[in-house]
Amino acid sequence: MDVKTVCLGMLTDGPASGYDLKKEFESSFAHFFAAGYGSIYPALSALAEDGLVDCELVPQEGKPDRKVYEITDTGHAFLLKALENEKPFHKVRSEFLAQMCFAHLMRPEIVEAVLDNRLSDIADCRNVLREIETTYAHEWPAGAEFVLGFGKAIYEATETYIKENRHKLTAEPVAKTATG
Amino acid sequence: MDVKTVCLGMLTDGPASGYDLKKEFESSFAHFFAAGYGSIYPALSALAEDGLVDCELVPQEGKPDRKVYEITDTGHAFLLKALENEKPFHKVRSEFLAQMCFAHLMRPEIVEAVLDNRLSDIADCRNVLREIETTYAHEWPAGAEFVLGFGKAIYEATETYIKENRHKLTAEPVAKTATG
DNA sequence: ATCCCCATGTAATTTGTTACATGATTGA
DNA sequence: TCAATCATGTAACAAATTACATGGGGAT
Repeated sequence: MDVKTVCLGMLTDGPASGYDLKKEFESSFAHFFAAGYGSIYPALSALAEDGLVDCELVPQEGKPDRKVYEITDTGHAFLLKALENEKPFHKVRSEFLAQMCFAHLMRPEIVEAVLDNRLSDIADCRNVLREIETTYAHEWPAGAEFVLGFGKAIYEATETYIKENRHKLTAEPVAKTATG
Repeated sequence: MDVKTVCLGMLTDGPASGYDLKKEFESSFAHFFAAGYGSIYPALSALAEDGLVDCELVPQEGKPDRKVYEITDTGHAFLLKALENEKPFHKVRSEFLAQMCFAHLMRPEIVEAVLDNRLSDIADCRNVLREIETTYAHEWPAGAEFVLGFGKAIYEATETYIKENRHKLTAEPVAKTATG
């Protein structure tokens, strides 16, 4: 499921512009699927070319024109087919964990800084989720709620793990004088 | 921190071939940094060209020659500099979660299948981590242990979350006939 | 004045994945 | 006999990120 398919899925909720979709990528999808304008706009163009969405140009006063996209029947059928994949992936790519593997080569204050930055990132992400929760909350399909809860659970587990285990990374590797 | 830098870091543990490194990517790094031969071999070639590693050709009987790479002083210095980055990223890209957002458009049996597959994937990953733990365990630097524990914690939290919340995704949205 | 929001898009670059290509040894 | 392990690599392809390019309106 690439950006194109996710955009198509988002459009099942109603017509929207690329700009609108970007905001969704930044809020409810932020914790598991990043996409910038550089991916979204070409994706929508491609969907329109394939007849999976219709595009309506909406002029606005004092603002740039909007291109509002709406999913077509063909698009809907295409989406349902894509959703039949029983083995969707879930990938993590973490420079953070890679770097922590080599913590013993780093100055302790840098290790601390990295951990602090990670925790503050997580705090930010949790705030985003909380905001979403209070704003939209109950008008959502079950899936959206499941995914939001997933994010919350993982962020919390991550935060807890880092706080409880960070001391292991900065404790002196081996004491020079036997203390134990 | 790209594949090149991770390879360089792995080589601080001692000389190794691309084939050796691949095994490390498949075991201890599997849960947060994927890399195939198509990334590893070119990465090692590039590192050698930049003088960050030395390469020694080791002929073997009955087996293909090995190219054993060893980190140089320049490489070590380069690595230390790379490790000074205080904001390493941690990205998740999940087709799984994206798909679950649209669970209400899917047939319930497909949703179940997707969830079962995810759980079985997680079980596999946890087994990999357990195996690593029993094999290498205590000869590791603190960072490796931290990262292993991180993986265990997240997998467990994920498994728990899915098991406790999957029912929300398959409960009939609205019952046609009340069946109790 | 200055910055952020609205709103769209392209082009270059970077990165990684997949498939292809080869080939001997060992264990089931 | 068949599959797996050992061992290396390239080429084509797919995909996303980044930087560039434009421009008015509203708030501080």
